[in-house]
This record gives sequence, structure tokens and C-alpha cells, in this order.
Amino acid sequence: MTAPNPRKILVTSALPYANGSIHMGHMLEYIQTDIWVRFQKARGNECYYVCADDAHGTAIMLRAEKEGITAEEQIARVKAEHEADFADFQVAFDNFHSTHSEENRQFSEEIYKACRDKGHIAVRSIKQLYDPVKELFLADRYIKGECPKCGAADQYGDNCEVCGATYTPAELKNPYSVISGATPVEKESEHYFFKLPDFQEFLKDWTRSGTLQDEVANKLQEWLDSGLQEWDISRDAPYFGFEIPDAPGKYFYVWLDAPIGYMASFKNLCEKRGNIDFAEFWKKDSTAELYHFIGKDIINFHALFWPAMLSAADYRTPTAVNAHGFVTVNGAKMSKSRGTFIKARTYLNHLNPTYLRYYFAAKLGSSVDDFDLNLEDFVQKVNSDLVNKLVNIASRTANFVFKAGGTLTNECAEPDMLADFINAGDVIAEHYEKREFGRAMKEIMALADRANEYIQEKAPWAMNKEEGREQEVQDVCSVAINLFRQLITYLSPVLPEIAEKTAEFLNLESLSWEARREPLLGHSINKFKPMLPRAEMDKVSAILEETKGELEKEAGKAPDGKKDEKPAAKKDDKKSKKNKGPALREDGNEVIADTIEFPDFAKVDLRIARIVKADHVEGADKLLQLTLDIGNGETRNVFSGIKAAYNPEDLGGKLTVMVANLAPRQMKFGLSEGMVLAAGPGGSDIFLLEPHDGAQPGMRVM
RNA sequence: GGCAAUGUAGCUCAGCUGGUUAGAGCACAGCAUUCAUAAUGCUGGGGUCGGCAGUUCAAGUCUGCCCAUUGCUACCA
Repeated sequence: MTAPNPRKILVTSALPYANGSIHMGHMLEYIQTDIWVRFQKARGNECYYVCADDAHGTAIMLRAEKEGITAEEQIARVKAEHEADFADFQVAFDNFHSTHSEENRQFSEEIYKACRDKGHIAVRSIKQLYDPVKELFLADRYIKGECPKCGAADQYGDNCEVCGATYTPAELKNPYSVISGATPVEKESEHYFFKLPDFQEFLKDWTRSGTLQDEVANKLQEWLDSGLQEWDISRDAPYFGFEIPDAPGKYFYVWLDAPIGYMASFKNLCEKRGNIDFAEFWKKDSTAELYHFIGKDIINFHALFWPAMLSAADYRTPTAVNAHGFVTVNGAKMSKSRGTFIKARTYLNHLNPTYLRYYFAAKLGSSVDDFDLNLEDFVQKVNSDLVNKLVNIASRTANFVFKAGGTLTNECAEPDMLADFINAGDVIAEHYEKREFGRAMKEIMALADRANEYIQEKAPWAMNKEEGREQEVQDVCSVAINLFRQLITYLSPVLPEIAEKTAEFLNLESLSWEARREPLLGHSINKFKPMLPRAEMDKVSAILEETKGELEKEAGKAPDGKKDEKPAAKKDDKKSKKNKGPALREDGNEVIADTIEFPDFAKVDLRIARIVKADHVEGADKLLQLTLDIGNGETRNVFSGIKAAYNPEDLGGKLTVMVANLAPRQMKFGLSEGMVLAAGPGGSDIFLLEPHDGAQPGMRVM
């Protein structure tokens, strides 16, 4: 059954990292996407769902080493595990590929070259901590040491879990490499940067063009407003990934080739099938639709870097990026010690995936709100909706039909009610389309209630005991079976297994959306067999127990407790966001900012100021407190991050320049009423401005 | 500390641009029923819509402040 004008749709879910198992957080996304895809297919659209393992990065390299296998063996092992998990949850990819593939290498190189040739790639040296024993540059999370503030031992390179202080890895006391234990040294290296600021205007439009949820667009607005930074897309050898074509020893950062993996997987699918036109989906002016389903943690990669890269390389950009929130269990973050860090496989060891698919669907909307998997609610809701009310409709009526020969009546005894059910499909379809699965489920369950009310009211079991009412019994039960068929049609994207069993029960090829309009009359059905047992709380408890057991096992053998988490790579990227810095020129200095008009400049009121007092700030690591005389007897209190460069005693009495009309800023140690002007890259290289002799406090600087 | 989001019955959630006695499902209680995987139907109890103030003829729905939770970001002003 094909819709009149089938849409061409390509859908992706985020790529799972090939270094860990699939857990409940992942499953929310894959199930959400799978439901949407199955819905599109049921509607007769030409829809493809592709995904892949995200197979590159330092974490995978190290993991393979630890296991004593090659990186290729490591990712193959994980891929097999991932695919089994997805298959068992009935997540039906059209293709599941790997970013470590020939297709992906080609696209990555092609897109990189396009960006380079258009001048969107910059190269410059940066300093980074380096493990001299392992001969490896170290991301923050691979460095530990004592917190510079409170002295707590074994803290990671970016913040202290004991006192909450944040700092750079270089500030740690007695730092050591998590990998080798060696003391890291600072080392310089050339890195390649994608000049994201080139796309400022493009992204401003793109993020507001209906491609993102409002909340998401708002959030990105913050980045856009504060100015985009260049994105470090290279990593030094040794690294498991693709070597940059014109840069021996440099590799693409895992996050560069990850989204390109969507294209690669689709390309691979096109080659396998032979009847799909890759270009039709990816060319610049493509009319096909492209959707990415992702978690809210990777929005910037998909809604900034990715569309910018695509547009630079003359490919189409996504139709929409759909972000969802995180999964919490019983209202709290998933936790290994509570047993709520539930892996897909652990769940499957105890419970039917149908339950989880339904529960996710029942509570999912199109927002980025977090999703709470409340285990008690889960068991109750699933049993009540699915077993007690839905499947029960067939279960309580099928036997009457089957015993009388197994053929449904030739005419529908309740045409109006059946028509209502059929028409409801349009509203339900709209909900699905908008990813408002919760609303769709609600609608469907309301219909299920109506079906049960109808059966209850007619009470075919009572009629069955009266002579001469045999036909009426068949009428009622045939109506019920027809209603049941409508309901399962609507639920088939969520419950593929139940849909299959129903198709078998009803002697139907499939349950496509359009086919529902044709009632089953004079149609023979099979004996009804139970479709779904009840979910039991005991099994849920067993899952929690098993999860806790895994934690103990891991604690026993794993020196690196964080190995399960993907974001070695992500974390350091997050870090780069922290070190906000504008784009840099070849000489290492910032590029000249956009031209402004004189009135814009005149808004800045610069004044000569005398530093009458300079003090250390109790408890601050970087700040000095300055008292500035700006003439007219007026003084200002200014906090300035120059402690590393100046001793307070050297500053007293000196003249400098300050911004006098800057909005005051409440800082941790007090109110700062302006800023002093200084040049330099930061750290100990900061140089305050000082006017020539003769200048007096209060003079305006123009 | 800053920014954002969220805070509605025991639980999980709906409540669009402010407008009758605030809704659903689950859970709970009573009754009916026995076809069905101890399922179903009817009836009912239960909420000062986080708190305080304000705007308005009218506020869960708008404004301000406060509290709590979560996320991002935090001593370069």
C-alpha cells in the first residue's frame, strides 16, 4: 500500500560510541526514532533509517590496548553487541554501519578538502599536556592530580569533585597521566581548526528556520550571541581515526567524522540495495527530507558544526534536528550504585522489550524535557494499558467467533462506531508526525476504553446463553475484532511484535495505515493466542540487582572506572567552549573584529585612572582587587584577572586606562565597576596599558 | 554566583493566545459482572495548580520577588 505522493525521508539516530554498552538512555532515542520511522513506513512513505557505530578516538584506542586486541577487533566486537541489542529491541535500521569505513573516509576527506579550499580551515600551534612515557597528548580527563585549591588527591584535570573548584590541567599539583602515571609535560603542536565564525550569519538564519525546537534554538542563540569560536578538528598521532589528507601525523577529531558517518552509512545502504539514489537525498537542492534524532547533549555538533560543514561542502542541510532529554530512573540520574544504570542487555535478560517501547511512547512528547522512567509506574501502566485493556479486547471476544466457525460477520453491526475508529487514525497520525507519541497513545487508549465499554454493555457472554441470539453474539464480537484491528494498526509503529501476532491472528498480510479503511467482513480469523504476559515487579527488581552486580564486577577489575562513558572526546570539546576565545590569525593574535562606526566606538567611555590601591583577594586564584581614581575624587572598585602577571605592590600609584561606563558586574568576591585595559594572551603574559607622562586621572581617552 | 528550563491529585503527566464548580491514566474505596492473561463496566474519595505579592471584571495560565529540582556556565568585566 503506497501513499499517493510518497515522501522521501532519511532518518538517523545518534551514533553510539564503540566503547561501551547500550543503556536505557540510548534506548529512549532509538525507540523514539524507530517508532517514527515505522510510522512513516506504515504510511507508505519511502523512509530509510540509518545509523552506525562511532568508532574513533583515543578512548577506543586505549580500550583495545587494555584488552590486548587491535582497535579494529575492539570495534567489531562492540558492533556485534550493539546490533544484537538493537535487534532484540526491535529497532529496525535499514543499515547499521561504522564510522571506521571506507565510505566515511572518503566523505570526511571530501568535506574537509572543500572546507580547506574555501578557506575555512586554520592551522596554528597550541600547547597541551603530553604524556612523555606513553607519547600521547592528554585530554583533561586523562590527567589527575591534587586540587590546587583544597589539595584533594586524584582530581581530574578540569574540576575538583571535592571542593568544586575549576581550573586548567596545568594548575593541578603533582599532576600525573591516568594512562601511564608519568608526569605530564607541556608540549606544543600544530592543530587544524574549522573556522566556525565564518558561518555566523548562515547559522543565525539556519537555527531559526524551523529546523530546531524553540528551546533548542534559544539555547544556541547564547552561543551565537557570544560569538562562535573556531573548532579544533585535529588530533595528533597516535590516534585511532582517519589521517588528515594533507597533514601526515594529524588525524580528524572523532566528532568531525561522526556526523559524516550518517552519510557514509546511507551511501553503504545505497550500494547494498542498488535502487536508491544517494545524490537525491544529499545534493544541495534535495527535496528529500533529512532528520536527525539526538540527545540534548550533542546539539551543538548537530546544529552548528554539522550544518556549517555541509553547507561549506555544498551538501544539503538537515530538514530538522530533533533533540530529546535525558532519561532519569525513579526521578534521579541513572546511577550504577542504585542499580539504575540499566543496560539494554540487562533489561532484555528479564523483560519483554514491548513494555519499554510502549512506556517510552506513552510518555514521549516533542520537547527536550528529561524523561523519567518510574519503575513502579512503568509496570502498572504497561499492564493496565497493554494487557488489561488492549489485548483483552481480542482475548475476550475471539473465542466466540472461533467456536462458531472463525468467520467474521458479512456486515458491520456498528458502522458508526467503526467509522469513528477509522477517522481517529488521522488525528493519531498527526500526533505521530509531530513526535507527540504520548498524545497518540492517549488517543488510542481512549478508543480502547470505548471498545471495552461496548463489549461490556452488549455482554455477548450473556446472549450466548440465550436461544436464538447466536447471530447477535457474532455481530458484537465481529465489531470488537474490527475495532481491535484498528487499534493495533495505530500501535504497530510502537509494538511491532504485537502487530505481527495480530496479523497472524487476523489472517492479514500486514497492518498498513491505509488498509484500515477496509473493514474485515466475512473474513476468517485464527484461534487467538495470548500475545503478551504481564510485566512483573520482581523482574524489575532482578534488573536492578543484576545492574548492581555488574558494578561490583567492574570495580574489581577496572582501574579506569570511567571507561564506560563515551566522552573522553566530548569532554575536552566542552572544555574548549569554556576557554572562550575569539578567532586567531596566523600570528597567533586575534583577527581584526568587524568594522564599527564612530558612534559605536564613542559609546565606550575610556578614562585615565590611577591605581591608588592594589590588593590580593582572599581566596581568589586569579584576581587582584584594584581601587582606581578616575578624577573628580571618584574611585572605582575593579577586580581584574591579572594576579599571575603583577604583584600588587608594583601597581600602586601607576596610571592606566579603564572602561569607565561598563556595566558593574557582581563577581564572587564583590562588585566590579569597570575594567582595566591590558593586552596579551593571558596567564602570566598580561600587559597593562600605561599612558605617557602628563596624563591625569579622569581624562577621557579618544 | 550567572543564564535557562521545570515545579498541577499518592504516582506519571495534559491544561492552546488568561474566562463557567482544575483534567486524564495508574493507584485507592464501593457496587455490578464473570467472556477474558484475577481481566472489564459503573460510582466515588482525593489537589490552597511550589510560596508571597501584584496586574485584571477574571490567573494554574501575565508581572516581580522568593524557594526547590535539573541542565549549561562559572573568580579573563
